[in-house]
Amino acid sequence: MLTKVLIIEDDTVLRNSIAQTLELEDLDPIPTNGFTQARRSIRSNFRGVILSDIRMPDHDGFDVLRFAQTKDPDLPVILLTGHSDVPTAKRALKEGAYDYLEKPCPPDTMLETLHRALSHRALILENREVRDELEQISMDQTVGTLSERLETHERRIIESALYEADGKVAQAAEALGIPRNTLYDRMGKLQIIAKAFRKSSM
Amino acid sequence: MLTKVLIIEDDTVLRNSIAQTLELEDLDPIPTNGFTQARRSIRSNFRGVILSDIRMPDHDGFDVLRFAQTKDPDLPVILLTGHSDVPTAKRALKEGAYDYLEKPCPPDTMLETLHRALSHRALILENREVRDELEQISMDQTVGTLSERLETHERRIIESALYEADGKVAQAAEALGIPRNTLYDRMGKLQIIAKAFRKSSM
DNA sequence: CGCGTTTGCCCGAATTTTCGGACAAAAAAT
DNA sequence: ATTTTTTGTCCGAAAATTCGGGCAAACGCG
Repeated sequence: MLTKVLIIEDDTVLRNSIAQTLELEDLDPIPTNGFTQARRSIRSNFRGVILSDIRMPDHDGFDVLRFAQTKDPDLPVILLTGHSDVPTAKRALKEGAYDYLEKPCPPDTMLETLHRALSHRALILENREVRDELEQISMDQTVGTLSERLETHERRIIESALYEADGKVAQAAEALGIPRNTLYDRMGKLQIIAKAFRKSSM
Repeated sequence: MLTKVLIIEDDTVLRNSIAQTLELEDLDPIPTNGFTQARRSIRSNFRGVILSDIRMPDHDGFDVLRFAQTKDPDLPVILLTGHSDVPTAKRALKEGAYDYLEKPCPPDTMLETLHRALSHRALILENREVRDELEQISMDQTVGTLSERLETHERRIIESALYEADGKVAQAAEALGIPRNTLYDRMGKLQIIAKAFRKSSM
């Protein structure tokens, strides 16, 4: 489960109060006093969400939102807003903010919203990981000649069998349904060394 | 984008009002008057979310929540609650409800919450699809003998090349970096017929 | 209707792969 | 310390694969 919450809030008292609330819930607050300080933490694949005040002296919440979107369009940004700024916050939602919280807001409400955002973020990151993995696999299915592709696949199979067999060639050969000698032949051609797959040597 | 919203609300006026609000936002409401009527729509991989009143004469929102979780633990359930029932709703969150809305609630707020829930649901379903695909692929990497596995992989490669080449063997052979005759040899062994990959024949 | 291109298939030789047998060295068990 | 098992390598023959050449039939096009 993700836990990071990048807090952007210029009011020191409120900022620390929020941070403390989050810590009590086993979350991992990263308190910053403004855009400049927060900027370096905002990056693609950030393992958490952003909780930012909407009205700040230097840069406002929209700046944070826009910057976050350039770094990662699926990074949830929750805006903290005074009652009078609610229409502004609703506008921010249309521009891609994840949610907003009206100040002052009860800790419960804030935590509920943060948990939703964090679990949303977790899903996004999970999705990216799985998709990357899928792309990796399909990659070497579209490059090189037939024999090259088959060779990399054969290498994968043999290496995985060797890994399962703790580097024991005879055992791996049996699992693959081929004589031991044949596996040695193939390993020679593919330059696979059995020793590299001994779990003990790790 | 997902659009279905299964509405469970015994008050006919409110139910229709909600449904109308959703339709104006291009959502796809499924209005029902209670658990019994809604029950058949609640199933695994439901392409939408549930919006249920928490206090109803027959079964209450908790019944809906629990039933939904047996069908699909990641199916977002949003509970509609009167002001006095907010503590109950918060308890429901701990039991896995996605969010709650306090009646009466402005259409904007409801739509914001629904959009969050729907996008959350979309991510979950996307995730499942990709994971299924990944599992499919890794399946035939762990069964059968080495030659069997290589054969299925070779079949995949050749078939995909033939598909790309519109069933033209010579063209596919060139793409695979092997002489045309060799590809015929392999196709014979794997019992692949080129004609089956002609886009024109579809 | 010709005419050039492409397909699908067969042949045969060169090359590669498979696989059993054998054996010394290393590792494990007794 | 000795026996047993396992590893890694080499050999050689049988089997399979590769691939160029050739050829009849089908297809596509002007």
